[in-house]
Amino acid sequence: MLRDMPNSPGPRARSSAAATKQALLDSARDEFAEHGIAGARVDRIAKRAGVNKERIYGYFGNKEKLFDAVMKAAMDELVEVTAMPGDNPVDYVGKLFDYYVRNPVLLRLLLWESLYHRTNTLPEQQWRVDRCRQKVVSLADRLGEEPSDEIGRTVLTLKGLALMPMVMPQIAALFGASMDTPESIAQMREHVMAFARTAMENRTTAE
Amino acid sequence: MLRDMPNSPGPRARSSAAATKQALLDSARDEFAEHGIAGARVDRIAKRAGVNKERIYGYFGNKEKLFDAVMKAAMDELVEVTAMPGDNPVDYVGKLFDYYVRNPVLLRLLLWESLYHRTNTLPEQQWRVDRCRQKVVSLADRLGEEPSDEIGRTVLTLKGLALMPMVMPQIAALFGASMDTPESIAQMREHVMAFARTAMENRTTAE
DNA sequence: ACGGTAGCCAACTAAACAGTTGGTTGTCAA
DNA sequence: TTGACAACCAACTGTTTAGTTGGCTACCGT
Repeated sequence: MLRDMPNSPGPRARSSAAATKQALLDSARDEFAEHGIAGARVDRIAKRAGVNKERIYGYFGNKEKLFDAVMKAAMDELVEVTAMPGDNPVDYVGKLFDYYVRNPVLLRLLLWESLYHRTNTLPEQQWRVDRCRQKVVSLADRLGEEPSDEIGRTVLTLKGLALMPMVMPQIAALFGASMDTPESIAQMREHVMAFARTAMENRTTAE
Repeated sequence: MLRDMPNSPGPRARSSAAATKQALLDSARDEFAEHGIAGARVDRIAKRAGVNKERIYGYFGNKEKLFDAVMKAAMDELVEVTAMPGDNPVDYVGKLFDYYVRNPVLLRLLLWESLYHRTNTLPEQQWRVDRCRQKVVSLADRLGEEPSDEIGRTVLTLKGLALMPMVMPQIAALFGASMDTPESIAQMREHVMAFARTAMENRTTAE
């Protein structure tokens, strides 16, 4: 008794299901970014989405799985914007910086996630591993080296360079490096790119 | 009808009160570092301390105030082992790195705190401002420049360089930059120091 | 035109939670 | 010796929470 198409339309209205799901994802993204996993409230998410909270369980299973879905969606969105580090490592830093300035929500999600250490490493996260490896290969190509842990560390550091000013904005402010005006943001952007540039151009091909 | 000394001993045993308070602080520090403010459980804190949870309210008021007390204690304890960045910027990165490798708890507390934005601005943290300015002056001296926002950004970036691998360890792991063995930690340490070295040695004295 | 079912919801449940209460004990000042 | 009071605890309370249930509705294939 198999049904029609796999991506079958749905009952009430042809796109109602997908729209509801999306509304929940959007709402959950804000809620999780603001309060974290432990602090997020399922009722608030449902209410903000204008949907009954039972739908969360129907569509996503539970709060934690909803968070995973939010992360997946956010990362998919991010990958559309950013190039590979191998194209131009310095531009990569700049683009990442821009993205996180415009989209602080994603950074907060990443931080909450990294603080929330769950026991079992989730199995359905292979896409993440692949994506990181891709970046390592990309940068290795550019540098004319073989992919290695050292290249991996370099990609990580480039990423860190771009988002560090946003991780603890109040500490940045203490250093006169606040990012509250377009000018100060531009200066910070230039700074991290210059830092990346000098470091990359004079890179020793590691022991 | 005023009592004896301001820091009066207490009833049951002469130091029981202080000891209980300290046990709660220690227990709470671990709990908050692990789960954050929202995720921390008052019952767990009390149980770990081997004390009735009512004492938390008696001594600290509520969960949030307990967190503040934990932060205060942690910062007091941090007698600033780290040198000034001006002495040697690269060593500074190394020392900072070492400190946070050894004290991941403090880093986690700082991150939880920075994500948990409360309404009221933290009271009297002037020492923090002073200490940051001191670092900027220190590095400016070293570089033969006047203290400036650009120097401030550089100090911030150096700090970020040292911190980043610990901020998102699981992401680091995805890049083959995990820090689960003494060797991999040493490699990471060398990496960030090398990165800082090349960037600082080839530093352009900014526009 | 009608039965099956996806999508949805109001109302419910059991557990977990922060915070409280009332009372007991041991110490110390008088 | 005693009585006042700090320190402490077991047990309780009211609320909030993630997660569930049973049923209603509108669409869709037949």
